[in-house]
Amino acid sequence: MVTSKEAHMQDLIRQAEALCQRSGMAFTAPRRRVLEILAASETPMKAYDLISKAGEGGQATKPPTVYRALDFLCQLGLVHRIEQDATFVACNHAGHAQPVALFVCNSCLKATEVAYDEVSHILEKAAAAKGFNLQRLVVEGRGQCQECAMAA
Amino acid sequence: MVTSKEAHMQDLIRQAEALCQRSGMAFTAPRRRVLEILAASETPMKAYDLISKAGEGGQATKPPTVYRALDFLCQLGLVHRIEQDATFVACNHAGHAQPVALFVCNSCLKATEVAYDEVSHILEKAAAAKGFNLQRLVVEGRGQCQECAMAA
DNA sequence: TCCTATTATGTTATTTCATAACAGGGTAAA
DNA sequence: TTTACCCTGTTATGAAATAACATAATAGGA
Repeated sequence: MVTSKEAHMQDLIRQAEALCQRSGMAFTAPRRRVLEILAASETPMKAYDLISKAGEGGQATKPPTVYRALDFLCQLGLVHRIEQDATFVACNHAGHAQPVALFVCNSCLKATEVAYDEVSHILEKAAAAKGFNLQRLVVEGRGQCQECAMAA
Repeated sequence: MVTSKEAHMQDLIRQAEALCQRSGMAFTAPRRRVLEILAASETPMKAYDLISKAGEGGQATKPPTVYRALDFLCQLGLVHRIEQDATFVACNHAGHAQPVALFVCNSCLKATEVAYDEVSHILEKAAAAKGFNLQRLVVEGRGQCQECAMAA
């Protein structure tokens, strides 16, 4: 459970540092910047919004820089890419290695992250029944979140 | 089960005609063309490959035409969009209304279509546990298909 | 029959998303 | 200090998708 936006961000940053340390990789300025921006955002962000935002500090930030940071963070599992609409969101299970489903609200656009387990087993079996060896899984949804349901 | 490529295509076309009839929509030339090309393809196709292919008959075919046809066919459930890599594939369950998972082979790029049921219920419940009302679900995978596993 | 609404296509231009290719900087081990 | 590696900066371009507006075809009602 996340106590606050700031705490969440601190968590993610610490996580990132730890992961990098362990794997001999650098948690560099652009990577940190991108992660901070995503962690501070209420909703998933498009790459080019990130690029603009990252450039606000005066420092020109160009697409490859941000895309590279995003690739890196996604590999570490600190950021998720939502395939449906090509957006990116900071992970809020901070460092799960398990599969995660992302449900995006059609009204407020916030993403709800749900860890599953059972589902991946079932799908692996369903795939295996057709001789398919499943290596990566994408589970995403659209609908209405709790807050928006209340408001309506 | 599909007996042959051609039979599958015939099926899809007839399906499309029937669906259009019922809903008062037209199964027009560009829609037919796009469906035929997709049905004839071994693997999912990118939109711009479809655009080129559709234009081979001399008739210039531009992006909006094809994208509109794709939207239409996707709504009818005769074509699926694979979000992971923005490709399109003809449905081979010809006219299921149920949710379908698409597993793409990393080697041959063919898509294996798997109908699930159980999974959507589980995910609906998992979403509901967080107060999220799930309306649309995307389930996709990557891995290795049977043929490629044999070949290796 | 003519009008009108609806559905769908044609066309131009543009926007949005993503990466190729190459130069250069920093750092750590040999 | 040279080499190898990882990472960033920059330019340019490629690839995916849609906005906006014009035109055509067709069906249903007056």
